[in-house]
Amino acid sequence: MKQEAKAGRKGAAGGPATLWDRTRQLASREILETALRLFTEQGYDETTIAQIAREAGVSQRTLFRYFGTKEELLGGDQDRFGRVLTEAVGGQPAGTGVWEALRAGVAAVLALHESRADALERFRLLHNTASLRAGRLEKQLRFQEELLPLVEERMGTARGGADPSARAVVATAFACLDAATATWVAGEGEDDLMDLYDRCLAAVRGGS
Amino acid sequence: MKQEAKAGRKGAAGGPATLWDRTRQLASREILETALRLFTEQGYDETTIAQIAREAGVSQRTLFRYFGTKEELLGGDQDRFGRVLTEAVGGQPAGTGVWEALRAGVAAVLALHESRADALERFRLLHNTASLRAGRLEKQLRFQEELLPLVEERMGTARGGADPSARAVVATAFACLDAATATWVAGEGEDDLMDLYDRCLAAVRGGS
DNA sequence: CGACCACTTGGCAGTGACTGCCAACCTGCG
DNA sequence: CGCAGGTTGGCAGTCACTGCCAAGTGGTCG
Repeated sequence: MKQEAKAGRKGAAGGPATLWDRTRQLASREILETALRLFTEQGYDETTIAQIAREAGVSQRTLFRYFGTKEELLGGDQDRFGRVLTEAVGGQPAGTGVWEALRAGVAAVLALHESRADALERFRLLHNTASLRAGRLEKQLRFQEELLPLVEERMGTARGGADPSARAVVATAFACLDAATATWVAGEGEDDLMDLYDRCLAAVRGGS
Repeated sequence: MKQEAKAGRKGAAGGPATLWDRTRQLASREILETALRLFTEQGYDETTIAQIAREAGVSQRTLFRYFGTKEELLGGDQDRFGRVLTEAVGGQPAGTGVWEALRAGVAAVLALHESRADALERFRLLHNTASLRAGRLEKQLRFQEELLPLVEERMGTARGGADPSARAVVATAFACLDAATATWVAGEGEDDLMDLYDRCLAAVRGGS
């Protein structure tokens, strides 16, 4: 394999060099859209990989080469989220407080969603399907792990020592994001997600 | 089925009435111990149900009748945790603040563990095995959902309306518990878990 | 242009968790 | 003893996922 990752998406910049890449991207998009359609139509658990592959016009084997797991068909590009998150948090000026920095990270990630409707669709699936919730939380844990050193540095605590402060702060940020999205989904996406996040943090850190 | 749950454990009170119940309990314990042993010996993912069943002297089919999933072999009695948690939180006097009430719940659950060594063993597995972390988090989510009405009542916020405060508070409590256990496991269980939990909360709600 | 190579694809068999079904079995009770 | 009612084990089947191997197809070099 010459190129690192197998299903390399080149980003928006420049034209895809080779025909292969273009074909790959096309197939990838086709699979992704088919999957999301079937998921919303009949539910995640009720949709089999075989069905997605059939309707997308590829073999199961190929589908698994593009997306390693069934979850990835919904999660989109989880690596990208992680990258954006850590970059946003790490990119805050040194004087910024931890909470502000984390807030910036949350905002950056939320800004990634294509449209409000699309995000609502995905979040609804994510929150209503038990098997998916677990996977999502696992990703969050990985993100927390990535963020931990950044936050520790910003807080001036020991580097992975016995001080749980940094970990607690990061985990709380994610917990609030979770609570916010849950409320957001329950309210059919009427409120502003960032607003809800702020209210969550206020409820935790502000009053009694 | 006469008795509600299939693998009913009668609690500590009274002698097991029938021979069947006694046999069931014995088999259950045997399976549980075999599983935990194999998990710690060779890892969770590397241990197959077939192996556990073989070494415990039951068929796979029977094993699945006692414990619906592989995870349940490690989680012990997750329903019990939930019950204890909600009871402890709900049982706090009316004047108690939310955070105190939640703290009491956490304390009650932590008190359930047989021994420090046993808990450390389980937590270590839980934290080091990706497939298990996800499942554990899912359980936490269920607990959060159970706790939510109690906390809403205590906070005097609307009952599942658009106010994310209660959700945020509950989620934060679990986030802190998570951070605390992570630190606890990393430190080989030297610190006191409840201490760590308090420090987590302090870090979140106290300083900047 | 044609051959060669890199890469991709599809099918097939296999693993591992988990479920439904059915026949054999055992316990508790009359 | 004999009859339920509950239990067990085996078997086949589903579903996500993986390795392996035989094609096919695009890109490139002589």
